[in-house]
Amino acid sequence: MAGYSAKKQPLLVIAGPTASGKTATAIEAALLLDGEIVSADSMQIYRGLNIGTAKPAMAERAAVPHYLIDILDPDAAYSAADYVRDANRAIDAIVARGKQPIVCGGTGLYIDALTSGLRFLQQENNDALREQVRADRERLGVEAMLAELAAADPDYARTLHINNEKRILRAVEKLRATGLTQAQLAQRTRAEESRFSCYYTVLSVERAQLYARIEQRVDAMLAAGLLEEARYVYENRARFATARDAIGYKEFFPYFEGAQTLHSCTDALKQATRRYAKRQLTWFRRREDALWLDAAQRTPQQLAQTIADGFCRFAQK
RNA sequence: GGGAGAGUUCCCGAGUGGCCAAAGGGGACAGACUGUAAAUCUGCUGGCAACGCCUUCGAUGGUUCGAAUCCAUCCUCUCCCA
Repeated sequence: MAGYSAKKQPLLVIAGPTASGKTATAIEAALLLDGEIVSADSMQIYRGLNIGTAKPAMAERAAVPHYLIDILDPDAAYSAADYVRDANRAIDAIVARGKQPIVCGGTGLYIDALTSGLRFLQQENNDALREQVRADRERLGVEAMLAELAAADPDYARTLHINNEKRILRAVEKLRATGLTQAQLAQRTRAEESRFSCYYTVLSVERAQLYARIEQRVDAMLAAGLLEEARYVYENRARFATARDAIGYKEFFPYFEGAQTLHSCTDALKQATRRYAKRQLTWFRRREDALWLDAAQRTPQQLAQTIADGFCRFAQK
């Protein structure tokens, strides 16, 4: 098998919390590696949400092709399964042109679903069933839903807290749709070995400094017109099911409603962003193959050089 | 200058003699995470050689078997009258 085995596609992953400098670093790395960038960001997929989602500027996107940015209108739904499908296609296209794919983003679930080769079962999703589960929950209560799950899949039920209604309902939905336990489902989803050989980097910045960067960035976003964008989301909040949850918009809703001052909403936004960054770090920390790089002391160019060197050595093995 | 009130653990804020290291909320920190994930949820938050001990409720000194809670003085703040 050695020497002949279908070699896995080397994939450079640049992850990290918000405001760690992923965008600039990925672009520099792409220039060094003759690469193109596949975004892994659950909110940048939406058109019209530019400032709040810190999308790469048009000039940056002109310098290096970016995929999976601006692919949907904000009223469209999207999911990890969609992402796995779209990102695989994007990578195929990049590879077909002889370029190096680089995955860059902060949505841990998307990155991990893609890189670990998850293949979600079609039958797991069923809108009619989802409605039914929701109706049952209204009628019977969450406890009953958890009990239903516990009867068929006690192991998984034990891991779900009664307050985590969203997860419980999804679990029941999956159970009814497939008749499989979570463990069985996980096994099937993971059945295929990943086609990628990942060089998984995480940009990290010391906490206090990261928080300072976040505050600065929020101020810059406001100066760039974030409020207008937020108003647009606010006015369309009924339709923008996912987009309205993005950090950077919902925090201003109380201001638009006259319930809070702009200043206090801005503070709330900074805080929400800090917490988000923290959650992202928690996510990446459990990734054992991740290579953590200190992004605070180096310019994007320097960082990209380090990453590119490491990646080249990695890919040659 | 006179009068009224307030100072509680990172913050706000309960607590008015023992069940108080002190409710509750916030923040911070830690964690979970397989089709909404920038979402959703959980834990934890004085110290320690820790089933017990030590330090804490503006400061100091008292009363009491025992105080965050009562008394005295002092300091700081708020409000009202001047």
